[in-house]
Order: sequence, then structure tokens, then C-alpha cells
Amino acid sequence: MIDPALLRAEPEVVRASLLARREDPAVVDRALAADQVRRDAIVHFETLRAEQNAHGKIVAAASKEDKAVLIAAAQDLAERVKIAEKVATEAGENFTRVAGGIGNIIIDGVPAGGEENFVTLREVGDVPAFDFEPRDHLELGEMLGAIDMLRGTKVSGSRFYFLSGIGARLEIALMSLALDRALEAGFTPLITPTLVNPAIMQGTGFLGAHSDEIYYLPADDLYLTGTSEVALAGFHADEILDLTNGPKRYAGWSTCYRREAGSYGKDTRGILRVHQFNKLEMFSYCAPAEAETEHDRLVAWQEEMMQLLGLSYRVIDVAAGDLGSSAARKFDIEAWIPTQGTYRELTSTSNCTTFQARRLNIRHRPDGGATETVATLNGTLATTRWLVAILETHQNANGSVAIPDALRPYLGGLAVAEPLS
RNA sequence: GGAGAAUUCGCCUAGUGGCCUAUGGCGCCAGCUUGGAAAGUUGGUUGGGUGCAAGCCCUCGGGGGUUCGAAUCCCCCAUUCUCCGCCA
Repeated sequence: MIDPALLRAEPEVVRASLLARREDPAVVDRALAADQVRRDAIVHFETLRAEQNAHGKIVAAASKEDKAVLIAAAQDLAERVKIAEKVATEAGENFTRVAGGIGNIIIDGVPAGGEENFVTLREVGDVPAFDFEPRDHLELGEMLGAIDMLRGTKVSGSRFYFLSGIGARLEIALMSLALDRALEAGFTPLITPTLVNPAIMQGTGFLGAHSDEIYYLPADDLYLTGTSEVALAGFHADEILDLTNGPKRYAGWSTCYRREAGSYGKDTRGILRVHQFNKLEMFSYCAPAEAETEHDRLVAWQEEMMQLLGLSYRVIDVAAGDLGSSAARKFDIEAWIPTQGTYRELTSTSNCTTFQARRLNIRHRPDGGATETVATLNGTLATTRWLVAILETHQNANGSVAIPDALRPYLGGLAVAEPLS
């Protein structure tokens, strides 16, 4: 939800943001009109209600014989109050619906346009070169006994898999490394619920245009989360936070579930795009003024992970039209995938400014004064997909894979994963 | 799954239709007192909406209802606790 005060004071800013997203700015005028209707309705209702309250005091103080007459007069008033209240409530709901359709205000500097209009901020690390024909992650995974797709599909269907042996150990090692880095940076670890109620799903903005991406359990009216961001954002819903000691940062570990409804036939080989995976997610609540600085910090922690794992990557500034409705800016880190000859997304970090927190009613009290809606940010610190880049980047001619130094302590010092004989 | 009880301001708590504009305590903040503190004492201390403003409106777990008027009466829902059942 955008800030209604901004909508009223600077509608041109909202229009410019919509244009950058390649969306229709006409919604601004509809929202302004709905806001005016809503406020008029509130004033009308509250005037009548004040009248009713005043009358109620007279009734209470009146003598027995006067009461009957006064009550008769109040009945008509009560009826009008009831109608006015209904009108005001509906006008409020209508405004929320119209204004709720407006995406977050794009931050200055975000490239305008669609998916292809991203800007590369930097490329880091040498693209790996091989003096042999590199194998893709699934072939390597099968040689190492790390990935078992056939049995995954037997048990659960397409896009399901087993991680086995060194594959399972690598994933746990990766998550452990990420968690230790997060602890070092002052994050509070959380293992989050992966089933959430509709209010939280709605509040975090995942029930919008892409709701067919989400698993839903009708018998219990619960959603399976596609990222722990949902639970992490809901964690402090309806709270007033103390941010005097800086941002509150959480590292949420969870299994993530995605239907991948819109991607039939895309990335069907291996574990690049699957229905279920694990992720360690960073989530930060901070003062709005600090959000952009915090965003840079999240990216820096992600880049540290990339470098610890010896991956070649680039950081991109995602274009406005490719942002989710909650994000004001998004940086993706994409790692080089040798057998695809291209960069693929390994992390995503969004600055949602106050958009998400306004809907979830999360505030803080700067300088002990009036409350202010906080900013929320989120970003990936490790996921199952990273195994794809790790396996392919560090492979040898015989199908063995060198373990990055940073992961070895989590694997009993193992330096090389050898193919099964 | 069944039965009972509960949910009031950061915490505890009073409150069985109008004098609730919600009591009292703890904690917290400020003043007085003090060399400084403690103690004492006085005051303040939920959040939101709307209005140029004065102000007004809402907020007693959530939603609906009864009533001129609801923290209070009725219905539905959520959560917590106790007991029983079932399962591990």
C-alpha cells in the first residue's frame, strides 16, 4: 500500500512511478476520487455520530417522563447514523481496493522498462574456463550420487528431486555457512512456519497478480509459503518496534514451495527450477531514511557469500517493470553457469520501503515522538539453486568437484567430492 | 474431537446497560525534594482516523446483532489455559 498522504500531496510522483513500471497512470485519478469520497463520507458519519452521542447524554440525564419523548426522537437519528456508517465503511474499502492496486513508488535511478531493461552494476570474478567439455549440474550430480531426479518424480512428480549423499551434505553445509555469516553480521536466526493464514499472505503482497504460483490448502485455509519472507514480514505485524539501536535483522531458514504454474517447459532439467527447495533469507526492518543504505548492506553480504564460494557473478539493477508490486528497487545477483553460457539468478534483494509494512501495520517511534511506518527489506543468503553454480564452476575433467574452502569446515574438511565408482 | 474457563492501556487488575470521557497498582517519563541518589510527592503515560483549526470520531481479542445508548446482553470466529478422548 502506498502512502495515501503522498498520493494526495504529490500525485505526479505516483504517476511517474507507474509509467516507469509501464502501467496505466490513470489509476491515480481513480484513487484520488475514491479518497475524496471516502473522506466526505467519514466527515458526514462522524458529524452524525457526535450528534447522537450528545443526544445520548441528554437522554441519560432526563427525568422519567421526558425520556419517552427523547428516545422517540433518537430512533430516527440512530437509523441515519447506521446508514452513514455503512457508507463510510464501504467508501474506505473502495479506496483501499483502488489504491491497493498501485505498486510501490520506484526509487530514483531504477531503470525504466521491462525485464530486458536491467542495468548491470558490476561483474565480479573470472568466468571459469575449462580445457575439457564441462558437464552440467545434473550429470555431475548423478555421477557424485548427489541428485536423484528419477526417484523424486516417482515419489512426488515433475520438478521434485532427492538430494542424496554429498548433495544433501553440501546443501546443509551451504546453509550452515550462510547462517554463520548472518550471525557474524548480527542477524537473529529464525526457523519459520511455512504454512500461513490468508491475512499474512495478503499483507505481504503475495496474493496479487501471481497468486497462482502459490500452493493452497483449502481444508485448512492455509497457504504454503514460497519464501520465508512471508513469515518474516508477518513476524512483527501490528507491532511498534524499537529501532533506536539500528535495524532489526532476521535470518529465516525455511523450505519454500512454488507451483511454477507459468513456467511449463522452462528449466525442466535438474534442480534449477523446482517446486520445493531450501532457503536462508535475510530480512531487515529499518527506519525509512536508512532503507537504501541497508539495501546496499544486504547486497554486500550476498556478494561476500558469492566470493567465499568462488563463483563468478554479476549484480544487476532490475528494471521497474520487472519489480514485484511491493518492491521500490531490486538487485539480483546472477552467477555464471558454464554449461548455459550465461548468468542465472542466485539471489534477489528487494527494498520494499514502507509499502509492505504499511499493510502489515509495523511502525517505530523515531526520537520518542510520533510513530512512523518502518521500511522492510529482504534478500537471499543461500538456496538450493546455488548447488547448480557450485557444482558446475568447480568441476574437474573426471567429474569430481572441488569443495570451496569456506564449505570444507562444514564437510569434515572434505576438499574434493569424488564420483561414485 | 468433547466439556469448562478466560482475553480490558508495556505488565497485573477493577468494572453485570447511561455517573466508563475505563479503576487501581507496577513499570516508564517529567517536575518538586536532594550535594547527588533512594524514599516521598505531583503530574503524565494505548493506538488510529478526520478536520485549516478548535475540536470531533473510533479503539476493552476479531466480526456481526439487540438497544435511543454496549467493556457490560446475544450470535459467530480466533487465541490461551484446565480436564477428557485420540495419536505419536
